[in-house]
Amino acid sequence: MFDPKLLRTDPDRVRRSQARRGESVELVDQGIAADEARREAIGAFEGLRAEQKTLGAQVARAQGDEKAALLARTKELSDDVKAAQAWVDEAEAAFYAIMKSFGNIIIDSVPDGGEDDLYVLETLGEPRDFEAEGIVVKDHLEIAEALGAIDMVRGAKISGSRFYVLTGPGALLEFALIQYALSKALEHGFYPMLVPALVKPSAMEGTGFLGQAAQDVYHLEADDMYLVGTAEVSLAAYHSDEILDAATLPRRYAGFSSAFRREAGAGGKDTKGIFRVHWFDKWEMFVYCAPEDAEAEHEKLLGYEKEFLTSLGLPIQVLDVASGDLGSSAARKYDCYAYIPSQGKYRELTSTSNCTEFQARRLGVRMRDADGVRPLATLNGTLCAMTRTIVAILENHQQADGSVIIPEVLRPYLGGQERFEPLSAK
RNA sequence: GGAGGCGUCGCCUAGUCGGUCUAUGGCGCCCGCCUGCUAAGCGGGUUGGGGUCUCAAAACCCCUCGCGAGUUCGAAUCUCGCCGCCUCCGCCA
Repeated sequence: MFDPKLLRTDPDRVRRSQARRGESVELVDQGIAADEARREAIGAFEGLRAEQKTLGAQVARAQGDEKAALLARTKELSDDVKAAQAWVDEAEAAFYAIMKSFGNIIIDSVPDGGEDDLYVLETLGEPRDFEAEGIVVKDHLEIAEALGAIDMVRGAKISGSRFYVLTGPGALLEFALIQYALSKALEHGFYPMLVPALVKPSAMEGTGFLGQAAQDVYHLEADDMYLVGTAEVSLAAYHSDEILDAATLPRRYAGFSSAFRREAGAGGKDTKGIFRVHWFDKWEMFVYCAPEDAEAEHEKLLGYEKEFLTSLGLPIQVLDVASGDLGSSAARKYDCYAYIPSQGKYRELTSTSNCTEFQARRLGVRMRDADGVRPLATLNGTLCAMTRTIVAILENHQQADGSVIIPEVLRPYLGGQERFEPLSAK
């Protein structure tokens, strides 16, 4: 949710943002009307309530006939107050229902367009020339099966399609990534956190995942709880309803959790292997900072993502996500795509969003500084999503003999091992 | 899962058989006095949040005793539901 005052002070800005998202512009006028109705109701209520309080104090002191007379008046007033209260409740509910259906206000410099408009900011590293190396490119699953790293068949047996089991070298590779990512997070000043993957509706709602993304979220009916699709949810809800001292900002957290996604809209996309799955583990970066620092923090998060991926020897592209393809909570989003040789194209590995005050307002997270209390900004970014990173490593570092060279930075976490060898070679 | 207890202003705490509670006291914090410095002492101030108005300050209004609903003219106080915490039992990694 953006600042409700914006509807009064700068409705055109809201209209422009809605239009660029490809969402309803009429909603702005509905919001303005609902806001006026709400304020009128509050005014009426406050007047009556003040009168009731004054009378109440008189009743407390009065005696006999005087008291009886006052009681008669105050009784009447009581009904009016209740009616006004109901009016306020209704008007507020209507107003906030509209407010919640708005997406965040997009930052002006975000490029226009939709899902298919890719704005590549930069390309780092270069895909290997496999043909020149005399290698017939294999996809990650083929490579992994030869290594004994992934078992899709048994994953499906246990849990169904889009589930996997990481075995032997696959499991070791994930643990190496977990350790390496943690060391980078600490190096960049993040505070490590292990957060719940199962959360209350308020956490899901506050982070904006029950809007357009609701179909992708697992819900546990019996307990009315949700499985998170990212640790972002838990890290954002961590400080909900709190007022943070500005001196303690920015707060940079690195949260690790499993992530669960229904992938409801994904139809037959990426059905092979572990590129798109219902469950994976992830290190997520999360920042609470003053709104004026948000864009600078966003650049830092992007920088850490670039550094992490390139340090694994992955060729990447950095994208400035177009206005029409932003999630409802993001004011700007950068994605890092890594080259996937078997597909001959770059695919999303990490994503970082500047949510400005959107989530903070919904979750009641604020900051206190010399200017008083005000909402702060939240940002999130993938540090390492295990499965996709594994896909990219296996494919980009595959060798003609079926082995995979382990990126140097991961070797310390694999006992110094330099490559994964296919089972048949052992 | 069963039984019991508890949830008040940053922290501790008084109040809890309904009515100036516009919530007590202490700690902490802020201002002033005193003091060679420090410490101590003395006096005063201090719940928080939202809003109206204003250049600003001041002022004013509403909400706030875990959350919500109910009873009542009136709820920190009574009733119900929920949430959280603690203790004991059961179960369990």
